[in-house]
Amino acid sequence: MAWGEDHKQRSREKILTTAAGLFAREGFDKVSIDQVMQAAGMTRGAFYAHFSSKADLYAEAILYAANTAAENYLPAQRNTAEQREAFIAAYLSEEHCKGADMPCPLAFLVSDMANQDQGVRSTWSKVFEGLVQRLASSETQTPQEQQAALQRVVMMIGGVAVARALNDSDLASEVLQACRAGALAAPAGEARD
Amino acid sequence: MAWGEDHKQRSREKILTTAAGLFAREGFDKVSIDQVMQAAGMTRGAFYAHFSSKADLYAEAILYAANTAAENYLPAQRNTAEQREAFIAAYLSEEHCKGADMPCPLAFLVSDMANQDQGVRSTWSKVFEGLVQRLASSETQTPQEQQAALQRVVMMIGGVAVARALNDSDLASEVLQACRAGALAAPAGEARD
DNA sequence: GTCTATATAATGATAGAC
DNA sequence: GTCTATCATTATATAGAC
Repeated sequence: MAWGEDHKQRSREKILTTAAGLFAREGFDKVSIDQVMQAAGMTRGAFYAHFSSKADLYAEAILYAANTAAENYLPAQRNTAEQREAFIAAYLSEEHCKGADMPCPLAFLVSDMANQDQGVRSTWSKVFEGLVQRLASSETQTPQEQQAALQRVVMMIGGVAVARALNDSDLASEVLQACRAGALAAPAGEARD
Repeated sequence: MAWGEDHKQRSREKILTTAAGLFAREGFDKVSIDQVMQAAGMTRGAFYAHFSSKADLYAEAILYAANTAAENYLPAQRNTAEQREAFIAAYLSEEHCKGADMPCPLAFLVSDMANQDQGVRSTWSKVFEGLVQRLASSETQTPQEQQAALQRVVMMIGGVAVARALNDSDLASEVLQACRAGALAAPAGEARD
């Protein structure tokens, strides 16, 4: 069964990469199973040999995109400050916003999560926590460092999401630039709250 | 025709308030025209006497929500620093995230904009620019002030969007708290970029 | 202006041949 | 495991009575 298993695995990954890109760029509801399968070079009927439902595919695709993309761009542990800064700049770039390769589901799908089922949302949340951890400077952090990490990640996700939403591309560039500056700056000190 | 005109206007506003809430909370695709009209106390057939399409309603509802909500909470001009800070704290509150009243379409619908038609996107963009202007301290601003205003608004929109997406309510509260601190803090100085 | 009824099209999911 | 064919549901939008 070696060949058969390998074939199934290939099909599954083809579906996942295709779905990850389509969902991120167009959103969950705008993309049909038919559309995913055709883009993956198969027909609708083959879908349910790999996934139990569309929502199941959604969760798996988010995880797949996060794993492949993030692992490639930034080591999970012991990454350097330079690596983190390069990652932030790349994340808040116009290329990432265009979404050609495999966009980050955190930014591209934020406001699509609120009404998804628990499986999808918990996957998204796990990916979010992973990014916060990855961008934190050290393993053990102070509350201030944790707060600064959250602010940075929100500015990254929010910046890309807003830039994508805007109709005015000049303003979108300005937003990206401002967020790069904000996310790369030294964490804001004790703030009023 | 005074009574007739007034009646039509009432129906239109009832549809708009209902739609603004439903779209924000559940997203454009998840809400049907039938659902909006039933919640507004009418049937599907009456819809097209007021709006030309579902996308048309979407754009109008976003504008309506922004106008009514923002005008009530924060004066467009000559607002004080205290008013702005209260607005930011209310925006990044758990109550706003729950979305009971009339949630802000900027945060609740960010990543839903990218694939909408130009009318909807340009309405959203106008509302965004309005909020940036409103939160800017003065009429004439330096580039640094403009950058700080953009960072603040991104942190507000991103913070609410992320908090809503998260499955873990404790982490969501932590995100909101961090963003309140970040958005209320003095603008970060000249940052590397 | 609002109603009921309907045309038309798409979707998610299943059944059965190969 | 992938295909074609189909079911059941739901949606936008329109037509015509009142």
